[in-house]
Amino acid sequence: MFKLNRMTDYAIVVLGALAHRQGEILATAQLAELTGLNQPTVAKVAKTLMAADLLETQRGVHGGYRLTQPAAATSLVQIVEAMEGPIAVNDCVDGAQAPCAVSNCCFMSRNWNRVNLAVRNALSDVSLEDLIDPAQLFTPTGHQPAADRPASAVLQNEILS
Amino acid sequence: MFKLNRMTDYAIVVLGALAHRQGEILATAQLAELTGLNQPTVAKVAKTLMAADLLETQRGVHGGYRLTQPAAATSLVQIVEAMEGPIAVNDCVDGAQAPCAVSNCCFMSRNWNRVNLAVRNALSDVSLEDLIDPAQLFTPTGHQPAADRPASAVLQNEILS
DNA sequence: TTCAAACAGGACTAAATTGGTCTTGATTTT
DNA sequence: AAAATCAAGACCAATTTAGTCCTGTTTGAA
Repeated sequence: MFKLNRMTDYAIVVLGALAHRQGEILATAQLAELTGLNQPTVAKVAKTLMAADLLETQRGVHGGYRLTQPAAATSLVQIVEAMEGPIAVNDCVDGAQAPCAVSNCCFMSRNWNRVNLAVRNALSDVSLEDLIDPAQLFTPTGHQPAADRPASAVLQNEILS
Repeated sequence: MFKLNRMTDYAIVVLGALAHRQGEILATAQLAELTGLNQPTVAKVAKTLMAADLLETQRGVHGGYRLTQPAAATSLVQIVEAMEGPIAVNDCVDGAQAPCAVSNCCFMSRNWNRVNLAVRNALSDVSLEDLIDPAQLFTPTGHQPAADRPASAVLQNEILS
């Protein structure tokens, strides 16, 4: 439980590839090649990361994406919240729009908020740079993974070979 | 994100009802009445909690369930892990059976484990007793909620009225 | 001894969520 | 003007979750 979903995982891989080429603008096709993801999936992830200001874009020919800040300055909590929304173990925390839809919480939101905060702190202690440390990770592979094959099975292979 | 699922929420309500009648054996029908859940749902939740040794059972006529330990001794992490399995932000942590199914993790499991541990600690700091403090919470209502109506919308109403 | 109340265990269906693809349109460079 | 690229969102498929039901076992009481 408390598992990150695939899109978040993909986001980390994509951000990692961009961090590895710091400052460069990379098109989704290039990112797809570097990460082993399919190009449409990269595009979808990039759009979400754009909305959270983790990426900046250049449109048109030779367009693409670039990190808005250095990898060391991007924390895991930013990535997770960009992809999955605010961290909240239930719907009934400070500032929630749909209170108590599923939860026996309102009379105990103080405790839930305590939990939420602790989780946030844990995630904010890990930076993108921490996550991508092995720098030899992102080398083009030339092959496309099957559509339903997870990104990192591919990355794994690169590391092990 | 990081949201508890409904079954976990129901589990907290059921455990809370049992805590409120500490020591008593309550049948699923009684628990259903107290919590506003449907009886089959209570039964399902109770089965899961049994498997995690949070409840003990007596079968036969006048049978039912009872807490195995006082509410103050039961932590939220026990409840969450009982209902949703081990806390792991991805599949690739210490002791995982299915490593790297979705995740770019193996080369950074130290960081993931750090996150997992922090989450666990946050949850273990909250006890069942903390969660159910308003003692007037569990009073029989006499009415059945609609099948798809969340437990605690009902509880809410009791509190507010 | 028999019956009814209750749990045990698991199968099954429906609903909700997530993952992945595709299409149409806008922007930029050559 | 054309080609490459992102923007935005619709859409379908796959997976997960929620909820129900069925058959069997245990226990207490008539």
